[in-house]
Amino acid sequence: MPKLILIVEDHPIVSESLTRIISGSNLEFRCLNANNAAKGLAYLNGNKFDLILLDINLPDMNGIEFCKIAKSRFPGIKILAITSVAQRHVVEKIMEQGADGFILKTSDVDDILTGIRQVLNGSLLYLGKGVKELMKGISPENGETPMITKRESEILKLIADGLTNQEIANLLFISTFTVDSHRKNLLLKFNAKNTAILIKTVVSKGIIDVT
Amino acid sequence: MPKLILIVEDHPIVSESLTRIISGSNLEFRCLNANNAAKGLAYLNGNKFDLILLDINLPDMNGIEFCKIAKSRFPGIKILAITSVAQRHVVEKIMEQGADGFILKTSDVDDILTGIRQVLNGSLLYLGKGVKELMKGISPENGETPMITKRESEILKLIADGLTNQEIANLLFISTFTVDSHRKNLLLKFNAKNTAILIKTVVSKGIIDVT
DNA sequence: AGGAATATCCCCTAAAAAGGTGATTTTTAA
DNA sequence: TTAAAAATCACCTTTTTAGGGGATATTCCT
Repeated sequence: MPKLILIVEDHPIVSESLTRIISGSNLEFRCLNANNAAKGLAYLNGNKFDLILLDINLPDMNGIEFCKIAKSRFPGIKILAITSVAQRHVVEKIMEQGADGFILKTSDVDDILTGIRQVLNGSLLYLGKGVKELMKGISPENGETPMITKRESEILKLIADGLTNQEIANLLFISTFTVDSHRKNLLLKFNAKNTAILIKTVVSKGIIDVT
Repeated sequence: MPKLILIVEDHPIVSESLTRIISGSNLEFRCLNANNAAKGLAYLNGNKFDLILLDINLPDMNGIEFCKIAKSRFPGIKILAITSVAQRHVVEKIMEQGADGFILKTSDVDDILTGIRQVLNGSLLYLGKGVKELMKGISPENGETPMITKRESEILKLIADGLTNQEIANLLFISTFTVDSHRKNLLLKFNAKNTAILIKTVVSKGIIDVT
């Protein structure tokens, strides 16, 4: 009996290719494609899948969110995340949400099939070529992300949007002193000496959305 | 006699898929793959290709550069650019370099084959689904990336690294006034009212590295 | 050779951010 | 129910950035 795989991927070329690679070789797997998160969730309710091949960059939802939802609704399902560029924090984030593996779109056919089989066989965590290297201790102090509070996060986003302390204060009905305090705390927590590098850091870590 | 197509694309999944789509259907086309620009140029010297399917994001060279070189060496060759995200300025740039068409990786199989045939048949300019809409003035201020000079780019990176005008001036042996001028031009070009949103913008557009 | 683009430099003012030091209230969680 | 964490507010100084106005070299391309 073939394993059922749901491919959640918005790029037809990629999903097309994955389907061929996976179901083309033999009768081991069968695929269904969803080109966005909404369809993906709908398909999950209708069929019993063994594994989800999940693209991180979806048009309507973050792949990390999708992973969280899928795992909560179907705890038994395996999720193999796939993305074009490997960023340490993305890998960490999706693993926190219970993904079982992570491979790159730059992976070759063997790596993909190996990944799928490993994950289905219960391998605790499969990291495709390139990902292992990424995760293997590249400057631990570099990758660490400080804890920031909800309010700090809120203000951080507004700073990144180009608002001044005064404008933020008006928007949130608080004093500029308060905004300034939060701003200073952010600089301190991220060890940033000014706004420029603070924003570069948080954008590159994916802490704020850049939509 | 089948038309010879060179696929210059670093992601195996994509090139693999394109090869299947193009050469799989019938004997109309034959494909060769190059996973970087250097190999691509080498292949061009060895064989007589009818068309290049060119990815914009290559590891060793900008697709726009590649297009320029290929067209100058082989004026008769057709070039169909392909990329995952459509950015207005990228489309404009590559068209300036003589590309014959532009499609998205999100295109479906039909769109890709149509594009290839149209371009080979001498269609002046083929724009795949999604690209037409993009070029048809949908939010021109949103997606467009301004032209910045080498010096501006250099200074932009230093700003993003947290250096002040004074520090940059010292580093580059120029006056702070000069740095300030460049900085102001950057703000102007990116339509950014301050450094925070400037950095967010350039990081999210991939204009500066976040390694 | 000559014009355009780029890079360079200068000055002024006002606004904003950064650095320091401290305090009080409110919320959260043990 | 309290102690800790978070959010709030306050003031002062200095540095940096932003906005406005220029000007002169230098490099690039035709």
